[in-house]
Amino acid sequence: MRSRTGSTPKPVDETQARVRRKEQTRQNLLQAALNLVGNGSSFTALGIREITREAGVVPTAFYRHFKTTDELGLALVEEGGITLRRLLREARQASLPGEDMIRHSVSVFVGYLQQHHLEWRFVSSERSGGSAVLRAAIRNEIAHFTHEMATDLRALNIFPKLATNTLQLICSVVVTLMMNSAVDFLDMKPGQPAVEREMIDNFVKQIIMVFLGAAHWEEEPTHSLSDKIAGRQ
Amino acid sequence: MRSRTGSTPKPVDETQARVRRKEQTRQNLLQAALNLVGNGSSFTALGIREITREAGVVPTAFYRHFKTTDELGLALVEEGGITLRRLLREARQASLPGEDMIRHSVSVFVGYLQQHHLEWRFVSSERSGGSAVLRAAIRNEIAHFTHEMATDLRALNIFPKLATNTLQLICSVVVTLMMNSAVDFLDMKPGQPAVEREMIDNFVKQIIMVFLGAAHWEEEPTHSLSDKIAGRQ
DNA sequence: TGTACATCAGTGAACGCGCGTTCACTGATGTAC
DNA sequence: TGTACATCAGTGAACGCGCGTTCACTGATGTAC
Repeated sequence: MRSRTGSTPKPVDETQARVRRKEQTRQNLLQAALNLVGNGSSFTALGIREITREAGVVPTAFYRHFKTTDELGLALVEEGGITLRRLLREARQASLPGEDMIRHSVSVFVGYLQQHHLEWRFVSSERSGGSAVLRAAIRNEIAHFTHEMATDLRALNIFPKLATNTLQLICSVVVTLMMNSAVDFLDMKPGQPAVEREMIDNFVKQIIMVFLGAAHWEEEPTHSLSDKIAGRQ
Repeated sequence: MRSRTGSTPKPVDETQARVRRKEQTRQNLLQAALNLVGNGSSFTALGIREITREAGVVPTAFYRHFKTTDELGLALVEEGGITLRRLLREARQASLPGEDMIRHSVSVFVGYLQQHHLEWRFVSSERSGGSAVLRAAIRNEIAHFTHEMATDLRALNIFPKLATNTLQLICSVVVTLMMNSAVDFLDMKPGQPAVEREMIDNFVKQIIMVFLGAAHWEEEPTHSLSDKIAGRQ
């Protein structure tokens, strides 16, 4: 198809050799930064010379792609966020409501973590440790993510009685737990299936408890929940 | 009293001028690091010269107190953890169970945050961003803290039906939410009481929902909670 | 198709600078008698 | 109380090193005719 129209004069060709090679170098730089973070360095402490050395280019080549290391970090945040969101959206939509959906989503998440552990090591540490601009970008991704989850929960109609605001708070709790567990999963030594299973079980149990609380939440309640909690047990 | 026994021969006197002055310099170094972190630097990226400059001593004086910046970081973690644990233990014991206790604990916590915002900025960012040894120390403090909270909840007998393991998981959720909110509170611009009140309200609401889930949790349940959540609404 | 010129990703030398660490020192404080 | 010596927290000069950034360059790729 494409070869038939190959003779058409194209003002801009995305697959030009030069463009492709530049993109390749850019990817090498991003990957180099991730590798260094994976080796135990803190991204904040990475230098231009360190990154270009790992990527196999001369230090000054860095400036053809990014002005600062922060700019490189932003690119990493963006790429990571897009992939994860797509993945987890699919996970939620492919399952039934209730515990099964939770278990399935968690297992998809853990699988993703293991596959993309370098990206997540980066996001986890820069979420609160990086520069202000990087922190803001990551927080923004997390907010997007929380919002998407609330929309999905609304669409699935699991909690028809809850106000949107309440639903958002619940999703925020779950996402916070997720980010926190991610760090634990990443620091887990591999090849210990028993430990991994226990961590997943605990994580799922926590989420279920949050959803259980959500299911029993009543909007505009007696304004003091002490009775509610105390009265039940 | 003390002046009466002043002539007693003491082999080691903790209040010797030299000891006191050394301790003072040590505190200056710790405070200098916190100040720099408060000014937007990442602790991981701080250098010995930077810290000593801020503390008003010559670079080499650093080695009289710490071997590396990591060692200084560990001292900061220890001091911060001790203070917070003492404070929140008092907060929990001084209140009645239920929502009032939660509200009171949260307000104590937020007050503490505002007073010690530099320490917390440090702990929040190094929790996942710092060196491995620092991350481990902070995680250890958090675990201590979670355990203490579980013990208190057990003693207060709010959830008599719950297994210890379950209680731990609940406290872990609450502490995770707390650490997460801390970052939000710290990044909040001061002098906006309406925003602050809303953040506290949301935070309290999240904790109440978790406790509500805990109150309805049944150990060894039907092993599938989908019905439970779905059946309620 | 062939030629002459333009573009621009990556190179390599050079710079000034602040870093961590070493070392011998100083002088106030502490100790023994 | 007074004197002679020991301790040691903090000093200041010096070192070699890797950093970020500048600049003029090279040579493969792209474009116009």
